[in-house]
Amino acid sequence: MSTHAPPPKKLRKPRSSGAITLQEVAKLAGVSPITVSRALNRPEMVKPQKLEAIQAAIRRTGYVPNLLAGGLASKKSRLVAAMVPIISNSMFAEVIEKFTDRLDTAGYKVMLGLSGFRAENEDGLIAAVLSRQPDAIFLTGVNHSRTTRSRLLAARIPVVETWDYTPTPIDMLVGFSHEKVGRTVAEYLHDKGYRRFGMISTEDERANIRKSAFLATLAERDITDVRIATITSPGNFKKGRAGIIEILDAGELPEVVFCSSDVLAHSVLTEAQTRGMSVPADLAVIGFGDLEFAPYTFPALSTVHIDRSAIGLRAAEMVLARIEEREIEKIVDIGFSVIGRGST
Amino acid sequence: MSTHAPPPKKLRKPRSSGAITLQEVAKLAGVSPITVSRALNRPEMVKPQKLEAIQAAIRRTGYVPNLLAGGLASKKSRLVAAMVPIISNSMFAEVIEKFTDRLDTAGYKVMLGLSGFRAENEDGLIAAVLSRQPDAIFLTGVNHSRTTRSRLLAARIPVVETWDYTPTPIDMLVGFSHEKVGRTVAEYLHDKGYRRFGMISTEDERANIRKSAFLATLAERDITDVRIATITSPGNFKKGRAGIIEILDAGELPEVVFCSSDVLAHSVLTEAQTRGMSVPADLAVIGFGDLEFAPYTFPALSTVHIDRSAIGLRAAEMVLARIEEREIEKIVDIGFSVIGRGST
DNA sequence: TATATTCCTGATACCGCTATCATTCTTGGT
DNA sequence: ACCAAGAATGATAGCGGTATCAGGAATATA
Repeated sequence: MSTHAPPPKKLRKPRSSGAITLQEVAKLAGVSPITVSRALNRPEMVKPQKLEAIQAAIRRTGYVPNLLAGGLASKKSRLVAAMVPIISNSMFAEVIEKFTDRLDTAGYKVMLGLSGFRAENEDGLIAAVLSRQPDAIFLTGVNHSRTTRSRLLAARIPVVETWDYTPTPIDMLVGFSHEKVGRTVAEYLHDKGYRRFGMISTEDERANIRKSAFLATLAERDITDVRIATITSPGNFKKGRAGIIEILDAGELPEVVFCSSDVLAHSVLTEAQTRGMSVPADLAVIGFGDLEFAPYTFPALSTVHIDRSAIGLRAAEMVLARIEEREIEKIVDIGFSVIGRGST
Repeated sequence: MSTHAPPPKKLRKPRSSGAITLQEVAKLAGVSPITVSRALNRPEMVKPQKLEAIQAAIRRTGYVPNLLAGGLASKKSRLVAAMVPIISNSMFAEVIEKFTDRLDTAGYKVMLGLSGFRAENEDGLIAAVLSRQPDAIFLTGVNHSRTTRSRLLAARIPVVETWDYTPTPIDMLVGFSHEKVGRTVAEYLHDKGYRRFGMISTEDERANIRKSAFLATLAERDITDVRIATITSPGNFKKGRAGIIEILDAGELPEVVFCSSDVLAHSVLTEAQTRGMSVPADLAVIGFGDLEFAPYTFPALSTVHIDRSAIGLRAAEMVLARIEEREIEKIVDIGFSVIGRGST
């Protein structure tokens, strides 16, 4: 360092971050920037020899591409948004997990939007999410506000609605009919000979559909006095215990209780055990979801099996197919099945 | 339309997407683009009157800002990456949920990285994630490869490690000591008079630390023949049943079993019930995590309480503080507490 | 009323990468 | 050996915002 440094020339504007850029890699490899870009995105277009030089330069510099810049230029963010009510609940968590896993292998990252169980939250979230220019979006449920729908349409990206069914999705759908679930469970239990019913039901949209269908089906068979404990979403063990206690303490015990989720059903099992009631003799229970633990409770829990992994995986495949412009089935009813185990 | 349209002039390159841009909003509002930008990001800098005109233009057009472009220019992606092993498990899901919630209110979106329980996966994931230029990153655990650490350092962004403890985090940390947990549980049980111990332990890094500390502490008190059932991560109800069955069927029953998680402990409760064993008289159990259901099992589950919400929230606060360049505590030991309920 | 300050607004030039089109090499056919 | 066609590479000009600096309007100070 010389003692008399020249007065610092007040230069205009250096705005760059310190990070290595594709330009620098290009210079180092002795090619043009665009060739480096191609080496990264479509290596088959670049001669093996140059490719190698480029890769060496990348290794030497530890270059990490800037996908914000790339995304801006190419209009592909390689981000996919997923909107779910909550994830602290195996139901949705497993779906998202599979969805994320699959997209990861294709180079996409998932951006999480948690909307809670209140529809009002969705609009704002959607806007926030769309501003990140996702390449596709995953939604839970099929009821969305007019604003949400129009924003989604305007974004012109693949949209998968899940976890419910409608013949007229915004774009694509993979789910099942909650109405059919309610009906099928009612039929299953009635056919087994049960006549006095109880329900522990959360009050979110889809649980309500199951409940209505369940009640309607029973009503068709002349059963109208179902004991219902309604709890707030999300359901949990504590609320389940409270719900079954409410029902049992009201007198006139039901023979069987249909719960909005396996967690609630599990809590019924526990309450029965606490009271020394035998399941299913004194009180039968059926859940919904077929969570991992269902086959291993005592007695094993009867429930409605939903293939959550399949929903996540299928949704990811649909999204990828659309991004890659392959033809696909746009509406997939993944179905469900009633699994009778020891608790009924 | 005239019948003889002029032959379409083959113009150079229109590359824009159809979307409304800030430019158009500016024109409509009769201001310059930069003023619109300010109206969105620092509205207090813009005169109320212009602000209103701009907001009206935004409403009229349904303009949605492009955060890829904004992020590129400002070097702020408003994305935060969160790396967790899995989310189909309340332990991590609740942390992420709180983390996401808090960041959401500050305008940040969370990008999810699922690494599974194998450390090898992390490196690639980190690179993929960093290429999206996150403004901060959330990590689970404190053991990271040299590559990961150096990439993280090079990215010069806030990093919060969580769910474990070290005096020398990469940057910031909010967690607790698994070693202390193992020790404390051993002391708690031994002090209660238990002398014959069993363990059902998953084999991930942190569970192993708890296990070692648990065994070491017992060894100090001359107890060395602990029956251990080891299961793969993630633990679940099924594996828990298998684990306790393995222990019980091996003869020489332990008086108490320490499980890697509440789910495993819950499954022990169920197996005991199946066998007509009374808890805690015939077999005591203690879990880890204090999941939502723990107080409501039969008997209520003794466990180690971890304030998962606090970890998520605190991590978010730390990240925000750093982004906003506020001073903060960089290392937070959130602690834990042993909760004795009916099962011990 | 003249001048200093602060507040607002705008012009300009990028951020780092890629679409597009032009150019230069290759390769093959005759 | 010569030309056409295709393959590989490069030059150029954005993508849609915002940092930076400059200038004009509004307000305060003398």
